[in-house]
Amino acid sequence: MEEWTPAQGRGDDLQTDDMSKPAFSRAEPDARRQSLIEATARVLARDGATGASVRPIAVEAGVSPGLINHYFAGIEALIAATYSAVGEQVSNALAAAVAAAGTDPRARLTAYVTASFAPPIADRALLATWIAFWSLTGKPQIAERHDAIYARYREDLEALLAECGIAQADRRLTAIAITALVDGLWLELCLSPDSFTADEARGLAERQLATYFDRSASSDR
Amino acid sequence: MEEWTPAQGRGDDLQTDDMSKPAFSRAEPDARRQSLIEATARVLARDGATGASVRPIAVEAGVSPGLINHYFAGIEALIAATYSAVGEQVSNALAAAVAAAGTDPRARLTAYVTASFAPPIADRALLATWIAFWSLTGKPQIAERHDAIYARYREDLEALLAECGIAQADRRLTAIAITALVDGLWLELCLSPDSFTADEARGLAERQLATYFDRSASSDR
DNA sequence: TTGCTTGTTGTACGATCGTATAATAAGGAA
DNA sequence: TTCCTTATTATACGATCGTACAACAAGCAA
Repeated sequence: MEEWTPAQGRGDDLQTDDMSKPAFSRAEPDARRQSLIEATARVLARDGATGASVRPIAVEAGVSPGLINHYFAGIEALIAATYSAVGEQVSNALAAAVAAAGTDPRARLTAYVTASFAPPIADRALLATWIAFWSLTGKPQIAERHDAIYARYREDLEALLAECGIAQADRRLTAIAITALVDGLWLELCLSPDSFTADEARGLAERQLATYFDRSASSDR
Repeated sequence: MEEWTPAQGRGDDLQTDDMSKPAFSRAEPDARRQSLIEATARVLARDGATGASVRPIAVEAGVSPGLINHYFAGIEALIAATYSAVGEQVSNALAAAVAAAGTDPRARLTAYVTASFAPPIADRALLATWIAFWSLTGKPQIAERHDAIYARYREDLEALLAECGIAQADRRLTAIAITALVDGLWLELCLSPDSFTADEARGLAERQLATYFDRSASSDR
């Protein structure tokens, strides 16, 4: 079933210096998996969804193409794992921005939306990564991860809203609205950065937040 | 340069009935181009970005693969043309919803956002189409079309805001905010329809619109 | 009818895709 | 040291990608 050429030693034309150096090194399974995920994220950011195939990822990770199938069930499983990893990374970046804002609830909420329009979150490369994931949400396995990641975002946001004194009954929909506005601004800001600035996006989000707190006259609607 | 097999007649095993029926028919160039664009839109909606390749599109259009390169500079040009076509289609659907709402400016604005969360606009297949375009915005040719389409959306929306009496100085940013919120809700609604309903999305958008009109106490922000 | 133009087809081609697998060698166990 | 496990490599394979182009034929002009 297989044609196997004479084997030819490997590395006999490049790297002719000597044979004392190991040709490759084994890695801790978890570490190797992690480095493959990171390489995938870099390739997705650099080349987008269409460029994230087995061979370029293997080159980026400095391993042979076959190794990917040794650690993951297939390229799709690797991309799914990368989805979760990047999603968590974004969550952590937002959490760090909130933590850096101190203890005032309102300031923490502002920090959350502000961080969404600054690097490393508002970044063309990160958008490319996200689009690659979205283009796979037809597969249930990927759709599941999306739901989990977004549920986490909304949970975090609901917690911030709770700190600010938003009634529990309003938190869910308020979080959905804020997430939608921020995502919509973020998306368009990444897609065509010339149509408005990050500062304008921040201002718009902030103004919307304000309507949830200064509602002295909007109770009739 | 080319290996050309004996030619073999074509259609000698299938379609053996007789030879009186034309094997294909010529089409008006514009009509053919249009049908290729429509076939591309259908394939994008059905199979997403990864499935929109030359052969499936040709099958969907009922022509041979080679014909695509006869009418378009390449598959990418065809997809770009489809982007413009779908974008205009959405614009028209929104305009129709606005027109159907009558003459009251406020009702027309509501109709605009309401239509965004109903078929045929809020549709998983249309999202797949859009994602396919977004994944190509690295190419300047596609990015241009995106900018043109979104500028058109915002123009339309600004016109509706003008009817409602929003000051000219506020229209641009208000249109950006509404577009972002609607797009964000639309996106998440298509990606995971279980996290909230179309009715809830409508309600959230409507509530945001209200803040632009009932602003008796928010002038200090 | 005959001839011509050109829309259309069918296929070749090289590149690249994801996956499978035999051979190789790293590195700890004995 | 020697052996053994298995991580890793290097390829083969079939499918599919976008494009190129020679042959065919539809439909109009004459």
